[in-house]
Amino acid sequence: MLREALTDPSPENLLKFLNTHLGNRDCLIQVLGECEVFYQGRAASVAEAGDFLVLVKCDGSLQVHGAKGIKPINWQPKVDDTQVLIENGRAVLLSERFNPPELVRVVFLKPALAQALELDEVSGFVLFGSEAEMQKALTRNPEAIEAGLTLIDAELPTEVGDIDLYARDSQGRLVVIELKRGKATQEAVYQLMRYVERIGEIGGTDVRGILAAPAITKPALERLQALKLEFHEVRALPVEEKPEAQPTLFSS
Amino acid sequence: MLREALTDPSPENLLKFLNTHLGNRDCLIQVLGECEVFYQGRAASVAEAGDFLVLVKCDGSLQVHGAKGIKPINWQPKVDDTQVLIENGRAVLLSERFNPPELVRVVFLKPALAQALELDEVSGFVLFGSEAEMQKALTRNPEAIEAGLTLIDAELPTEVGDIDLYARDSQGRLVVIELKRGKATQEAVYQLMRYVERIGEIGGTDVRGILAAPAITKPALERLQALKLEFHEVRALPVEEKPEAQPTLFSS
DNA sequence: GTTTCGATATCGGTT
DNA sequence: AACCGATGTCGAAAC
Repeated sequence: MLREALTDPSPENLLKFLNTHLGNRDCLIQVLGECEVFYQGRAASVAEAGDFLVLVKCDGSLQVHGAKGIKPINWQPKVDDTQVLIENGRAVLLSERFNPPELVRVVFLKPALAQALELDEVSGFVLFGSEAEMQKALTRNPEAIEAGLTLIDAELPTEVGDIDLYARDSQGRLVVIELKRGKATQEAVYQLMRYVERIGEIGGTDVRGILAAPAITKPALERLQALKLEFHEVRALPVEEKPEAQPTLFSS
Repeated sequence: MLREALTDPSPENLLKFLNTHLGNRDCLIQVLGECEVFYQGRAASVAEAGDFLVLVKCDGSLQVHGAKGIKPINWQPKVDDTQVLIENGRAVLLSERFNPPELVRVVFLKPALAQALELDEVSGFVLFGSEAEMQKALTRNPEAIEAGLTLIDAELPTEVGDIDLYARDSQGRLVVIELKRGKATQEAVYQLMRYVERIGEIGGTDVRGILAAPAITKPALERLQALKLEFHEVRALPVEEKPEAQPTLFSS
């Protein structure tokens, strides 16, 4: 798993190391040590000399991590060109993207550790509880939103955006449904409002709007009600079971 | 910088290693090797056995990286409790957050390398070109949006959200300005529309709305114009100089 | 603690 | 390539 490691490499050795493994494109490269980091692109930033962990993955993506926080202080998700050179006796990493033009420049002042790590690509990853999954489940079973609902369409395109679910209720009224996997906000209410208005314009009379989500913020609920729209609770995931609270043969 | 490293640690040694450095809270901890990762919280996920790089920073934040991509496959940004234990002869890392309840569980199947890295906290980081910076610059110099503009307020709260900039034009009309640091989308147009409608309701007549951004998407511009709103170009950063295109004393 | 909004958001899908 | 919407978004500020 550890292909190669250098401690306290000279700029020349670090250059050679980085060029070798960047060229192979089969290792995760990391350099730990004191660096300066510069970024210019959609925004711009400067990080004064400090300790950072620099990661370059097989796909060329770059992230520069500080001591804290989940997010890197600088990064480059899609890289068109990576170069290493020596400037003023220091190894410098340039990570560039062409469109939009973005450049991250890492100057290695005191590299302490450089490693090339083998990481086979991962295949089996599954996520549950996404909005897409909710939509599929509710398409199969619209009754989970309201009894008597008949689905007409999903992802219905309109002038003002795509309607998540489009249905008719038990009384034959058109129903526009906006889905959220998390707590619904005012933004979702306005989204729903636009769809309901649009459906009203192009044909429907007495169009209902339902915001379907596991929860809703207080201000969003107030606005929703003021607009004569509705909230229905639906869950992205089955409610978590709490084994310690379950009655058993022995406790009952 | 490299405080401690173990290669191919036994479950017991890995447990001891993790407990020691998690307790000290002064190192970035890395474990490289074959793992399974489970997550349950707002959503849920399963990653089958595969090669991962697990990072735990001093603040307890956890990220599990695969071979590709800027984003970890699983993560925990705010951690309330981290535990290590041995289950079925394997070291297991539990990273838990209480509110909302979220749990990441990493099972180390074949840990190849465990390292504790010293990273002093970084201080000097500056970002340029944020929307906040744009807003400050335009507050000092509203003429950059339009000649004769007089600022009334910034971040003005309304029923439908906060207005970035609120002004009066040379003819005394009220102007609502929505600021975007990047290309403006339809969403920004609707935001602006809501603000203009709201200001119209509570007092103004003939209220103007300006979307100020470095660029706007084509559909957003069409919708904006249909709504009788305006687009004005403003930049988050000074236009990049291209030295090779600059006329010089010699080329001219 | 809740809500809102910006972000170098990133990412994936669709046109 | 441009555009749009979801994200376990994260993160900070305002309330």
